[in-house]
Amino acid sequence: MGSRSNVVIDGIRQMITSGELVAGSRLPVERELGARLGVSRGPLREGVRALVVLGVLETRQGDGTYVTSLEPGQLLEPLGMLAELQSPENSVHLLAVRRVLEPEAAAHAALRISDDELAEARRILERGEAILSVGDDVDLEATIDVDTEFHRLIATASGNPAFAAIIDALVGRTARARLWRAIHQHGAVHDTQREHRAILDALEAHDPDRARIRMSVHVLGVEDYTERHVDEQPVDDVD
Amino acid sequence: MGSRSNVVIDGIRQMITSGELVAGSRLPVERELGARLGVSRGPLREGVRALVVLGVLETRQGDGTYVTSLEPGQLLEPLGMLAELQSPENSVHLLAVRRVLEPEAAAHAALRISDDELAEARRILERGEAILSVGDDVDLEATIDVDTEFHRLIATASGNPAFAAIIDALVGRTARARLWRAIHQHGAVHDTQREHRAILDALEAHDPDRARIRMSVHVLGVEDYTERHVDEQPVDDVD
DNA sequence: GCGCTCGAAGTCATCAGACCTTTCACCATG
DNA sequence: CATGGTGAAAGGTCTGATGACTTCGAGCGC
Repeated sequence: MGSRSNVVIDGIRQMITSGELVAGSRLPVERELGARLGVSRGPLREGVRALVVLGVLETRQGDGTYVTSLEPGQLLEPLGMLAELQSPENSVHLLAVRRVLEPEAAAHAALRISDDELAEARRILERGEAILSVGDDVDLEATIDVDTEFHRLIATASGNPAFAAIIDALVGRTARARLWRAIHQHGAVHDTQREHRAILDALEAHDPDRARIRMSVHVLGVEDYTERHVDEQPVDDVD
Repeated sequence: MGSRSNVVIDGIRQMITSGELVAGSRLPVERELGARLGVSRGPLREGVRALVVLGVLETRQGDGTYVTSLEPGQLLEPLGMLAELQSPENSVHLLAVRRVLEPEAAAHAALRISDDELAEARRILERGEAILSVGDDVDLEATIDVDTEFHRLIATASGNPAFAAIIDALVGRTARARLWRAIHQHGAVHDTQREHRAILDALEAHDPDRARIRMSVHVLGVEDYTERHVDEQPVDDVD
């Protein structure tokens, strides 16, 4: 048992679930909170830091410690780092989740996407076409950005923050970079762009069935690429 | 920003992604690791503790600190606590995710569930029937356990650990208790049991389509209950 | 009166040192 | 060969002091 600092985590968690602390609340000072939970500042800070990483708390030096909004997007953020740590074999499992979630998100998005969001989606795809039009020397980083933003926009437009957060986190940068390199090597970047365009058409028509099906096909293709090229590339850390 | 302890987290994360540390590796001792990352023991322990909570590291007093298996089930575990902190309004969003994932998991499970797992599923549902047969005074806690175990078994049998972990975590105990109270108040416990039985039949027949459809109906019903009774019950903390 | 500057108090962040608890391996003993 | 003890090593905890940052208000100049 990592006893003392777990006491801190459980204690703060219960203070939240009991309603003593709500979103935006300020926590007692370190000394006081430590005394109340029966731990010294060391373990107390460990527990608080863990909750900060989980997106539950937020510390501001010189000011105090506060409870975050506790919204799904906030709390699911650390998922991103975890996806990053997955070995390539497990990427297949994560992609399977994406394959299920994204078509549903697209269908929802088709029903409720706003004109502003549609315009934004069009802008993103136009950037993608501009990148591809330069010829064979495609800017891979920029292509990945386009892909990421397009999928993120749809996930957000679904209106379900949990969808958005999970989808956003599920495929980390490393896996995504590896994937796109494979796609590029096989000259499939134009296929991807065309699939994106087809999805956008369905969104513009507010047609959930077409949006769902086209997103399914799209992600399925991504999944195939991953399965086939899972062991091709070494990992190169970016950040 | 969150300077020193974030340095620790990023540092360890990069040691893992770079391959210097792999699953099961032992980390350098605290003093040495701290010296290497340029931090003292305090912040170092904060960062390590955060990664322990995220399921990335594991500390054993008197022995050392080790990298965990890094499997999806391990890393997605903290999701459970986060679901617990969600306000009832957001439970709807989490259930929407469940509604998409669980039918797919059931379909996969139908194709690959083992005889042992089928036997286990039967035992679980028999327990559920035993609970219901006693009359009107139903043991709500035991019913919740049966429901949890049944869904968890199917998620595991899907063969995708990411499915299992997300489904398992998505509806926390508090939300689940609230939900079941509503179901019970409306005398719908028998309906639930019958739906479970129908799903099991599909699994025994290894029929993915029927499994998917029946799980869809089942979770959809759960979702309806949640939407209708989201604001009925106060939160009562259990643990 | 108004605005600006500066300082004091409060708070989190970090460092340093000491001591406790647990684990494991080695070794002596039977 | 088995067994138990002993000690080194590692993480866990506590304490005190110092630094960094934010906030707020008093004082000052205009």
